[in-house]
Amino acid sequence: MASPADNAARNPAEAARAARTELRSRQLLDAAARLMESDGFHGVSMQALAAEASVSVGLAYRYFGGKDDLLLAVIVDVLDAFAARVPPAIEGTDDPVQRIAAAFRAYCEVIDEHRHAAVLTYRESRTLGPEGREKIKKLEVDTSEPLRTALRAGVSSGHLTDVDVDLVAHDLLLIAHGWALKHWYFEQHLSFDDYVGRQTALVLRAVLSPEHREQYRELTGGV
Amino acid sequence: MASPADNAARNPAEAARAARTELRSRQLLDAAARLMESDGFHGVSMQALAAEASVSVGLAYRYFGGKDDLLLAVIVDVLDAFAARVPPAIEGTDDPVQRIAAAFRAYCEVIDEHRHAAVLTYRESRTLGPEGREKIKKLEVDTSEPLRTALRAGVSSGHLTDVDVDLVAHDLLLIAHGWALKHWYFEQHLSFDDYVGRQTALVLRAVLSPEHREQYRELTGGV
Amino acid sequence: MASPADNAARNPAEAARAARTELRSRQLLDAAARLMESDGFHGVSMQALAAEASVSVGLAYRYFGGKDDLLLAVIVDVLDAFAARVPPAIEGTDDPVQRIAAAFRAYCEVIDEHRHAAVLTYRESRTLGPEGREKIKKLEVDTSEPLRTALRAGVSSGHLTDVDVDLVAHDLLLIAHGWALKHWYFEQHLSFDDYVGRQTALVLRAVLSPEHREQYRELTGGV
Amino acid sequence: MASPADNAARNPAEAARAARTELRSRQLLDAAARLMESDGFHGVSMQALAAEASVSVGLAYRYFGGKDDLLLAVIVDVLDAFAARVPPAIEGTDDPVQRIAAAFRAYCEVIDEHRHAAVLTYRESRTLGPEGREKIKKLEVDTSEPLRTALRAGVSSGHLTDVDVDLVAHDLLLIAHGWALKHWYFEQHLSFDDYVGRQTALVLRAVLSPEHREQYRELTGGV
DNA sequence: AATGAATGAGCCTTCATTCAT
DNA sequence: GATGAATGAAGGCTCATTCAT
Repeated sequence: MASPADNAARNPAEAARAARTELRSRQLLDAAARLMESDGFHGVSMQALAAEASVSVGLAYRYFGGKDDLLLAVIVDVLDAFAARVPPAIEGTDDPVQRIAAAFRAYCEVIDEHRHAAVLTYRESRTLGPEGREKIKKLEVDTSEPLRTALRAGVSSGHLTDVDVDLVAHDLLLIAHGWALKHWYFEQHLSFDDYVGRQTALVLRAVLSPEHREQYRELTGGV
Repeated sequence: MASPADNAARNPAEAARAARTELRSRQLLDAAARLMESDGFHGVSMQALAAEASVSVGLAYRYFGGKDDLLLAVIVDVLDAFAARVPPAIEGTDDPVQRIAAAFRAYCEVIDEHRHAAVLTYRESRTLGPEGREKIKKLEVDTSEPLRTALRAGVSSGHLTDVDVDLVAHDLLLIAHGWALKHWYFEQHLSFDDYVGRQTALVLRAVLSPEHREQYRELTGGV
Repeated sequence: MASPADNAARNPAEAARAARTELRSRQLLDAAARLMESDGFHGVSMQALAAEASVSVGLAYRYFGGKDDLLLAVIVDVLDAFAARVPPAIEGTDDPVQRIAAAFRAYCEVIDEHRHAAVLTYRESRTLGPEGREKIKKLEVDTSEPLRTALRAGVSSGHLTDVDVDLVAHDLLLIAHGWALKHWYFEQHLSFDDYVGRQTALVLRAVLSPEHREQYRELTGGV
Repeated sequence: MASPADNAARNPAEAARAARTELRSRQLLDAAARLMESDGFHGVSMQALAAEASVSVGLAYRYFGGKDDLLLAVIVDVLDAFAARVPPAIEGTDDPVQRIAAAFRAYCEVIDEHRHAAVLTYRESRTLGPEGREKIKKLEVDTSEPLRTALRAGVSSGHLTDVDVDLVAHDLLLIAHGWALKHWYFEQHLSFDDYVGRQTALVLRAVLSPEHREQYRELTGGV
């Protein structure tokens, strides 16, 4: 059976349609993230959302099935971005500590780019039904796996002290989301690079084993 | 003008009325926190809320003026608890590091006791109007002041390295809220005391200056 | 525990409230029957219905729970009228044939008085969910029981030939509803009394045993 | 102007097209009757209907102009079936009584074959606009004409007593529809032939003049 | 002070209908 | 002729808020 992409290659009409479909989805997803971030899930009506995305209400339903599903799609969109961006970011090196720092930076970058949507994970997850919540929990765990793997490697290699890997991973993710959650506060004091750099330094000082501290001076802020 | 308390002292009927008023406010506040935590602000109707609090709808309006105000009151109630509990908790010692640890523990305890309401700060703050949001921001800053003061003292005294006090304070508060935000995750792995202990250890290792590390072995987990 | 009626006897306020409640229900039921008869269940909006009944939409929901339930209530209201009116109507005599005629007339009278609602049983029963449909089926069977009992008595006593009681009962009820279903047609040709009289005559001629025909000349139209 | 049939005779392509057109109309009509019978006119969407008929939505509009028109077409389809089937059925005999019985049986057969659509006349006629309703009323009258003619002949010839022909015709039609309206009830007790036979017997006993009763023993159930 | 019946604006969703391809 | 993506008006229902008692 021919895939849509195959058809597209041969059939310009198919390609145009697929492109329009993709465009619409993106419009809707972005509009939803933007509006829900500022007014909350319940503060946004589907009509407002459709208007913001420049499509009709009916089409929003055709594409996403319902308001809940749209929220879920927005959240999954961010989690997918994590899955797409974090692994490549840590491939440049084998050094576990560099990997941790790179992963954390990648998480922060994705959050910065999806700042509107990122907060929804924390704010609106209760809005979803149990199945939606389960799906997200699972994706969150999957998503944080690269970080946990790097942390475990660091502990094994002796670069890190014997920390609670799950707890540290959770803290790193929480701190990464902190950039979006308290963005109204930080944007007046700190650039994105400062935020990432200082948080990286703090965390590494907390977990690096004494004998490796010197080695990562530039990451721990020269202390 | 005589305060209610003054009247109460002289008039038993006044005292009884004041007590009933207090009781009803508390019922409403607790019911609101309980219901809103599990169903979200928008998932709870005023009629459900009044029923949960065993009060009539009309009375809820008389006491709190409206649904938004009730949400605000619930959130302020937690922030008040911080203001009431944290300062006493750090008075027992002059050691800046002990003070930091004590303050963090106190924050965590308040959050644990108000777990339902604590998450509302993160989840529903967008629901409030701008004035409500401003009020909360201000209270949050006030509330974290003891922690910042202790951190500044620690930096001055040389116990801590020259960290970004605001950032560390923010991280500590975020981590304290993490207990409520991800409670569904932690409750299967970690006791409250473990959570507080391990997080304290991590943070202190990040900020203690090298020459004081030995001194706080029992707080940093013996590393 | 005091029943509402008991309270009403002692408490004028209770009585007034109960009366108003009853009035509202009646307004809603009548408005629903009237509107649904002319435009069909789906042709009437709850807002139109509430307006017709001079109450707010919200109140219609408080009283009946939903549009379906309101339809069900309208239908049950007619069936209740059958149950209330038919048994007394046949008590005046022990003659099975007179009882049948009296029962049929009573059915027709109730249908004439609830002409709007009576057609809904036939028209909108598919609209109801399975439970609603079951409930109605049961009530319909209960409702036609007096007629079937009289028919069985007639067969036993030899007044009637050995007819299929269920089928004749069904026909009588169908014909009674016919007055409402085709009212637009009959009202130009036939008075209500003519309709009832002629249909009674037809049916009795069909079921009376030969030896009793003479006896009921005035019912069978003197043939 | 050449009729489609004429074209078809000369042009195979035309013939094929006409056949396909006919097939599609039939698919749509049947799908509509099937779906509307179980879910009601308003319970079926045009998209569901098109899907059931394996046709695109747009095509359904091209063929029938709109949802109301489709309903009208379904109903007219049944009424056409009456017009097509009843006259031939009564041609076999000149006996007015046999003709009445044959006509009634033919009505019942058509209803049995179009059970889905037959109920729509009763259930959804209010859905149609006034013009649609008028058209149907007229067709109904036309449709019952053979029956009325036979009844009049029976009265004239003395086979029947001097009954109200319109009323008896109405009753017969109502009873014929009863097979579809209460099919859920009868199908458990009675076969189609039993239904027709017993109803015929009942009606004939009601209208046959005394001196002809013996003659139609086999139709009146041997009484 | 306390109640809860009553209101009605607003929201999610469906679906008849159109029209570009 | 044929398709199905797109539209948007309309409807069922909820719930914050009010007010007569």
